[in-house]
Amino acid sequence: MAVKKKSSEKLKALKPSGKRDENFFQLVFEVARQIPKGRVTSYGAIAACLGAKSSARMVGWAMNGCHNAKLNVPAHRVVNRNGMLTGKFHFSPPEKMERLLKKEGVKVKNDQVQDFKKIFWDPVEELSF
DNA sequence: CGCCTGACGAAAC
DNA sequence: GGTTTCGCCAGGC
Repeated sequence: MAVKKKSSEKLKALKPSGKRDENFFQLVFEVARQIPKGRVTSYGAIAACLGAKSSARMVGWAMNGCHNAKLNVPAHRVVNRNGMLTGKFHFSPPEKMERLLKKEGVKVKNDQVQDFKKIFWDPVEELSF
């Protein structure tokens, strides 16, 4: 913490607002909110969108604060590269995640998104970052 | 101040 | 092709 990371440069390039750190969480939430209904994306895709593709973990970490976010964050639309609902256990009721996905037209089988590649929503392309 | 953990990903075996 | 390990970066203790 004593020393700022180079990552700040990447984020700064994307969001020259002069802010970072906590803003990283905000960015993740922002992208997550833009996920169309009935579509899903991966942590890595969001990370790549933010310029931290190597740090897909950070995206998941940011989601850790999704409950802390004021606005509703459709974290249920975010799954891992495998299309598996890895974070379903982090929801209030774990079943709520796949339930929401099914409700939106996303087929979920055994904690795994069916036709994941088909309904995959890439923020990098859609948002053209 | 240092070590461990973590909702991932890609490479290695 | 499935399973296991390492790597990334940041936050919590």
